[in-house]
Amino acid sequence: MGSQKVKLSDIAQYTGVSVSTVSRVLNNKNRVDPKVRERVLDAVKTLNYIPNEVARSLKKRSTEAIGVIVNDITNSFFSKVVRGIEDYAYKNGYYTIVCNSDSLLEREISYTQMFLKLNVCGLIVDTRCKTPKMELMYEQAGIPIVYIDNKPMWETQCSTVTINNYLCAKNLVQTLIDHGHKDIAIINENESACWTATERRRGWENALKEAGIKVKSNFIVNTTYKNANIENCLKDLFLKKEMPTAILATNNTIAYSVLKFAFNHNIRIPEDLSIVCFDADDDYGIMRPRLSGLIQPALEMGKVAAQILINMNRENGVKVCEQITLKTTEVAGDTVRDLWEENNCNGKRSI
Amino acid sequence: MGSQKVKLSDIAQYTGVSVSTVSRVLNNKNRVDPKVRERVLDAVKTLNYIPNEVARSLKKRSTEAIGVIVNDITNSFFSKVVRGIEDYAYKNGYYTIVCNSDSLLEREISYTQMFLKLNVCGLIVDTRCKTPKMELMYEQAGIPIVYIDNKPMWETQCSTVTINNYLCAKNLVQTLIDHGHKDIAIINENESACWTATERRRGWENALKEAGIKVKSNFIVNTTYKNANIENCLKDLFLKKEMPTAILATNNTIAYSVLKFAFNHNIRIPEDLSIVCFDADDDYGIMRPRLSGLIQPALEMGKVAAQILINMNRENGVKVCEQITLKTTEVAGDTVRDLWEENNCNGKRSI
DNA sequence: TTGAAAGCGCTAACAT
DNA sequence: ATGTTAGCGCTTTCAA
Repeated sequence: MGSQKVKLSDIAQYTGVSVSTVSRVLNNKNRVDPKVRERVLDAVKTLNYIPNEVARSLKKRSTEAIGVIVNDITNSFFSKVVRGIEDYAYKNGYYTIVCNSDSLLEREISYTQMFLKLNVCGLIVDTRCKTPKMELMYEQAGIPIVYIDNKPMWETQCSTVTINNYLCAKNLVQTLIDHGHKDIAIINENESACWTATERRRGWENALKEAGIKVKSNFIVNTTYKNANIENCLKDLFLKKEMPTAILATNNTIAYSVLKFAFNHNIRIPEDLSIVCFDADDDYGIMRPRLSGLIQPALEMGKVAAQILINMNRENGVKVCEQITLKTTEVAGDTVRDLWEENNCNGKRSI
Repeated sequence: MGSQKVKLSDIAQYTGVSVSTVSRVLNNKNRVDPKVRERVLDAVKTLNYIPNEVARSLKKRSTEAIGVIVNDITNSFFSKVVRGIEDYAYKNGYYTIVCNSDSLLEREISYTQMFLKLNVCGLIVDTRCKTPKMELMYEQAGIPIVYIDNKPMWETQCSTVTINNYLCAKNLVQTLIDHGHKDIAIINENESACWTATERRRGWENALKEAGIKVKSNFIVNTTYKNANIENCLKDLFLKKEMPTAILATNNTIAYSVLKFAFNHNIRIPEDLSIVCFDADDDYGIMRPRLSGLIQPALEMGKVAAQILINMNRENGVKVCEQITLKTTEVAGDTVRDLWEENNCNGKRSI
């Protein structure tokens, strides 16, 4: 620790050349006499020179840092997204600064400001921004932005990587309808909070409408921050005499909460209650019952977002506005009861 | 985007003072005329000045970046560790750069070099370094290092935040012994890979020895990178005529793999096979069966590590060598069969 | 209390 | 092919 950090000028002096020559060797720019080159490289090794990226970034007026804002990295969906980003980024010479917004707008803003100070080369954000005015923060940032998972609810100039939340929700509900369900509740992230919540609600609603099923507002349950109130919501839902036979859970944590509630209250799944959900991942094949629903390509979502960002960066920040919609995977699972089958057995319905 | 980024000199010019005065205002150093101060602050707002941390870091020769290397953020244990770090770091003005080593030494080295270039203020690492020579990389880095989860197998000058892996493993095995098990296998991360694996193996071994149970080498199963070979290992283990009645799974992914194997091969848990494991977390209360074992305080591990690091940093890098051992939590779960009870029922054992 | 000026470590014109 | 030099945007002596 007594030894100061060695810098370009040190190895220049050691080698007997100028700093710019050393720089050229290190950056493989211009021609450099092979012999000089070798001597420099030797010096770099013997002196154990480590380039200072901070200085370099200052000079180049940009960094290779990607700022990432997700809800909560502790959620398996987001940890995969981040992993997807990090892998692709690192392979391409970029690195990843991660933040957790907990779905709180103020934290998103606060982190964005930090990232701007840090001169990150771009941002990948699961945004909760609600007004075009707020999006200005991103548009004026002067760096590429890629929205993942969520996006603003209006026409945006930024790139987005999402799934088709509307259609996915609709299809999930359709599955329930196909199995004879009519009383289908949706348990959703606070709807005013974000685009995905709105879209998923729309999908649920339209599936019902198209099937000629009445949309009951008491079958819409909105959870708050970190599902804090979900236990009570579920109690409300299941204490009413009009109980749903099936539930659309719009993310993994909600699905888990419903499962837990069911376990604790002796509600049998799927006999008493069917569940379909988003993020029905079960990487280790150990869920019992296995959740029925769909899986978002989280790793890929991260990868694609990083790809778009880095490409923009390489094109010197030329703004592209790609709107990527990723495909999801359906999983059958065990949590949907077929009411027809049962009715059939009861002689209430003929084939 | 047409507008260049505004810098200190811009607001100096705008306000009619010198850059150094502006800097002083922004850093709350020295006395500044309150009126000047206010004018500067106004200018900062109207011009929307964003400090450039890169320039600042270059000048100060240090950053507020914490480099974090974990195995795989996709694993719930590590995602919690990272979350613990990030939360504490951000609250204290630091930010977190995350990497996934996949438990590969070469990636650890590669990431460390990147971090050194980035001038991070410290490193939090789940290390796989195997030789004192390799640890030199960290010791010569000239920045605080905190090892989490794992640590080098020799006396180290760096701080560590771990659990008592030896004792934890021993206690888990003791639980099995207390329930009448004798044929207890250990399924472990590749033992030569890291300290935790060695310690956990030792704990398993000594629990058996102290109970007068013969230690059978065929009951030691080592998995490789990402449990790639675990399916075959388990087949080997269970095809032998000498089958274990119980298993110590030394981490969550291993426990899951065992569960999955059991599901797929109609091995009943715990009737046919008991399991105890590390990282038996079940945050949502939805595991069936619920794993028996212990829980590491992952969030706290991250927090404490960040705390130590940041403290060192604030003391101007004065090296402290704290060796923190965190407490774990036991969870009963459903995956341990009591052989006494059964034997008792069969009349083979009296109370 | 304020300003001028040096310099953090590097890159890239420009000059040779 | 190589060296000289001027910054990148900021902090911080030193002087006034």
